[in-house]
Amino acid sequence: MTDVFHALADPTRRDLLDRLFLTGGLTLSELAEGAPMSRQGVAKHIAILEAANLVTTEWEGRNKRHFLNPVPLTGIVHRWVGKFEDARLDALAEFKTRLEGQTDKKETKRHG
Amino acid sequence: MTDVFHALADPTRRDLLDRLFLTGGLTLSELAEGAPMSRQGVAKHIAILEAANLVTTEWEGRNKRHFLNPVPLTGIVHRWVGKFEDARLDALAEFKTRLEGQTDKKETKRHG
DNA sequence: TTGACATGCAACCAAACGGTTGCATATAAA
DNA sequence: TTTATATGCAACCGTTTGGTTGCATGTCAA
Repeated sequence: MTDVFHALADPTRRDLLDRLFLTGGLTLSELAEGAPMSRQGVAKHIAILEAANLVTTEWEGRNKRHFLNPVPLTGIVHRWVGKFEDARLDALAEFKTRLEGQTDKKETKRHG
Repeated sequence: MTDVFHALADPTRRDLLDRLFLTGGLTLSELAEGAPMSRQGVAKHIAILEAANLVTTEWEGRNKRHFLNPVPLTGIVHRWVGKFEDARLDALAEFKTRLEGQTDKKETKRHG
């Protein structure tokens, strides 16, 4: 769970996932060509995506082909988003109630 | 987007969201009581959650009340999970195909 | 066998993270 | 007004992150 969120928290890694979403089976070198960093830099990002199980690899001779694995994302939905989604409408209602009550509250100076 | 994922990538912050999910309106001090770190430590985490718009705050005198805001999570679903979810069945089919073809491929030693 | 290519591993570095402590300020209560 | 409470701000510190470079190893092609 932490691994998945952490993997997704970097725009470079999200770009890599996007590219693998469009074109499955790219090699490390191919991924490194389009990236604004060295091949080793890309390799580190790929390792993180692999650790989060967001990328699956397959060896083909000396080429390592990469594929997007969207399964961990569904885990996020069911464990996190769905849970809060249920509370979303309630939260909106509660939020609206708070906003409406705001005019009755005292307005005071704040720290900074 | 980066902010949301980064905010969710820390178990302490996910715990804080869980607590605010169960009990809305907790103050910083109340959140700090149940946490295994100093109040200032919690304050830093809260600041990150606020920056990601996952937590909304409301001043009430000297008390700062905190509320969960699940809206950014739905953004994740629609921009990320939903997009890949569409491809999930296709990906599974493709993955199965690759696995089936695997027996025909040569097995070679790897680097490390 | 030799050379080119794809990848892995390790060391190094600046910057960011996650936490602490100390102190300042705003509000509430006595 | 004085005192206690709730929060904010800033400096500091060890570890992790995100990137680099250099070199070693495995595989394909002449």
